[in-house]
Amino acid sequence: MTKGLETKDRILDRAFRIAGRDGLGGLTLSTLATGLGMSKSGLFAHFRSKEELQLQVLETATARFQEAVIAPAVKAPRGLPRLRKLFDGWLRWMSDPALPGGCIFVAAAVELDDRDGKPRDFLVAAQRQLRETIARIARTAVDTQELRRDLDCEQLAFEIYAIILGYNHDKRLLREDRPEARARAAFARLLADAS
Amino acid sequence: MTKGLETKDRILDRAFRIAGRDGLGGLTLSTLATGLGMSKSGLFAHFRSKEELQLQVLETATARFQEAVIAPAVKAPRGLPRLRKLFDGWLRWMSDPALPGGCIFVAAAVELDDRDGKPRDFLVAAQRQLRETIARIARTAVDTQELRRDLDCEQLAFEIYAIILGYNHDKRLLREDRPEARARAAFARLLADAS
DNA sequence: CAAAAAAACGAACGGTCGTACTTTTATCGT
DNA sequence: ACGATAAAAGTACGACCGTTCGTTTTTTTG
Repeated sequence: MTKGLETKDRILDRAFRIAGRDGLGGLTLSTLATGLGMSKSGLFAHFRSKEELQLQVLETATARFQEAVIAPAVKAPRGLPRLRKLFDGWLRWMSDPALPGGCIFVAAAVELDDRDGKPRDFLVAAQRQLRETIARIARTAVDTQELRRDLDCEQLAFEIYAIILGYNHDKRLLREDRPEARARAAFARLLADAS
Repeated sequence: MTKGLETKDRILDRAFRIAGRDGLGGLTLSTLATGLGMSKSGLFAHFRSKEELQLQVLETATARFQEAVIAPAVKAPRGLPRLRKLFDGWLRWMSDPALPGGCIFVAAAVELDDRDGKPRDFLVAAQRQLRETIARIARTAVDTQELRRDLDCEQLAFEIYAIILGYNHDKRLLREDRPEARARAAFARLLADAS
């Protein structure tokens, strides 16, 4: 029982990486299996369909994001520091050298946006929750009076997300070195307007 | 000679639409051919490889964007009106009911961002040029003194692009109805800070 | 209107995909 | 240490992929 879960973790870890580069659809059982040095059928047995694999990959990714970005932010002092920490961690996540394929959520969002099924449902739920987490953190900064009392926190969350997407685009497609500075400048302007 | 180009246009028109939904990789010769009521081999003969088809699809898309978004903007009075017109047209482009599959550039950007080849090269060049067009239009608004003299127009272009990406994400994945209002609010704030 | 050229077709190819079976190998409780 | 059970491998399948090639149909041209 314990061996099975162990290899399943190995599979999901690798799949999670590949999916960032090739998408959930481009993730194939063959490449995944041979890359892990095991047989396609042996791998397949851990999931009962490809859709189930895709779903579990998204679940894995969400857990990783939680521990790599959300958790450190929540550990920071509530209010503005927490919001800054979130943005910092998120930027780092988007171009993590350990994940040279890019952010799986961006890839999955584009791929699943008009295809229904369990993977899409999960992704949408996770993204909604993330958005609300951002807004909630922003609200703590309103509580500490670091941000305007009448601030629209959902709007702020939207704009933060937009900056992250813009950063990803410039970094990954255009391969510029500026986008981090651009993203930080945009974030600073966002906070200035929210103060 | 004229008949061939005519059907080629029909092919590219349909391919351009499909690629927005399924991506350039998900665009398949079979579905494209049967959807057009012609044979796979007959279609294939117009391009000599799938990569060539993908490239020409991107070229078609760029021309469409040019006439649907850029041209109307350039026709508007220079300065702020032109910049607003660009943003308006772009928002409309991103959720054009005639293109229910979503923006092909967003799909292609994610798909090609770490795969090289002619399609990627073309896309990158087109995106760079688009970015510069935005910055140039912003510069006209600086010239008319509608925007700050010390404005960083490339930064402005980056942030406009980010807003568009955020709009696309919320509209297509989350399927919210608010994102247009959110995008416009973000754009208004952007202009306010640039004035 | 016939000859030449272009366009479309149909069938087949090697390859890869996800999935279903059966068989072999490894792990684990007793 | 052995029998039960879980994990992995092996094989095969039908479907679809991009591509090739020879043939047929359509269009253009002299």
